[in-house]
Amino acid sequence: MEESISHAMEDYLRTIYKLGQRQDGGPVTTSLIAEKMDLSPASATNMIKKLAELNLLAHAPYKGVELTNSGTKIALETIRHHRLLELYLTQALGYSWDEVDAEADRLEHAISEDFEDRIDAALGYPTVGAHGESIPSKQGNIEYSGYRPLADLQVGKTAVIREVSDRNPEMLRYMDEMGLQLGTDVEIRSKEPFKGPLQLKIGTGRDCSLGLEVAQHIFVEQIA
Amino acid sequence: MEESISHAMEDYLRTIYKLGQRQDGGPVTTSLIAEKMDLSPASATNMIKKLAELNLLAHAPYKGVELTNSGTKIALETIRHHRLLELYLTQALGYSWDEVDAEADRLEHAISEDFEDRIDAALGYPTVGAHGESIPSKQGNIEYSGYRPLADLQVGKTAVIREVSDRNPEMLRYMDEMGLQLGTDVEIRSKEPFKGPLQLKIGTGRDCSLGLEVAQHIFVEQIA
DNA sequence: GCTATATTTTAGTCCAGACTAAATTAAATT
DNA sequence: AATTTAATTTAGTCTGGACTAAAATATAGC
Repeated sequence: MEESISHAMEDYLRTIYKLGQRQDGGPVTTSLIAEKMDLSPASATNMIKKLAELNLLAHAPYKGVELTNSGTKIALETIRHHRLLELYLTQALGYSWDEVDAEADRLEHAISEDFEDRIDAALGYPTVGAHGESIPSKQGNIEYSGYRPLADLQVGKTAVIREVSDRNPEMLRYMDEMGLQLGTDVEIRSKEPFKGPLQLKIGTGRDCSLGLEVAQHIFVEQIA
Repeated sequence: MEESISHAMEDYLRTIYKLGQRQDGGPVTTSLIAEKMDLSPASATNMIKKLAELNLLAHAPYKGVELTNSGTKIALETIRHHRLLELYLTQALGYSWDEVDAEADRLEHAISEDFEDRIDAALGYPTVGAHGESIPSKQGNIEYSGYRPLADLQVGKTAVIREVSDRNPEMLRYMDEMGLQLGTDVEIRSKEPFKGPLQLKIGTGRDCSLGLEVAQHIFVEQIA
């Protein structure tokens, strides 16, 4: 019985899961994984082979990888740890949303099941994380939010910010400065061509110009 | 500038520091370290050589080791992390005192300075840990409590429990069951010879018989 | 002072997980 | 179809930190 999943393996599985959830739905390739984790492609290949050996993913050489059910389960557990920690850091220790990802990365492999249960309880069994992402249940189920990137919203429409991507602290700080938070209303005034910026009205207040890159990392719910 | 101290090194330094603080004041030998950390003596020798190389300790081969100032500093930082974490786990997450050591062991290498500062503040800058031990300051100073082992208290004397050793969960649970907590008064009724048990009156209540082993892990302040 | 025993160190191995350089395969262009 | 380029895999290396077995040293008993 090979039950031993290392921390490095958990990290890979989590990354692969997230890459598999991308909008474009393309294959999860070695180089994508390596780039995301800031490793050499050779290292990624190496680990992929080990994970395939453990039946945590299927590897089509030169094509890409796909998590198996058990691989997905482990990925979701890891994501659950990560998001519970992020939320705990914001709620209980006053971290801002741009700081929690790095800290949670360090902590998530160090915590016990007991610790997870206790912060889960302390937070009141939350289902939504510090950046609006849904938190997988202890059983490994995750709800699909279905929010769309702000960048895809039509001109003239209004929406509420429901989720942001957690990986880029600078971008999160920039959003904060612009007044873009979870729950904030935004209206698309116009979109500039050639991947140009969006002109937005934020809340009931000011107008601003937002780069497409940022708008792709903000997920919204359209208001009827 | 060799600034890279690994987690394993921190663990060694912490263990060596604690062994250096023992009552008997004997030398800190390779085998002591190995036994305490549950490693082979050869592994300990190996690491000792690395630490000596980094000037974190002085090694007299076949004799023992002694921390240098910089080694002591790192040991105290590590102990500070550990004790702050233990206290935070008890205060904020409701852990009992027998559970915190293991959890803190896992977490202490994963936390950032920022995290340390935040729990320090959340706890109100405490100077005493979950088991009564004094917490080193951020600058690396530690106060000597001077509490004596309960086992050394004279027959007929009364004392207050001020500190217990944190490393043995079973023993801590046993103490709890017996009603032996921080702040509890105890009076030595008698001591049996040949390393026999102590007869105690606990608090204002019941009498009990306590093995010498346990009595050596409880530290008290005598009442005048 | 010699010998038995215990402790410590040395020497060499193993493993995980990173790396680089070289070889292979796939995709894109002509 | 042949060639160029990009992505991937293979092969082999390195590092940290553990291990065992063997050698060296220290201590105790006579």
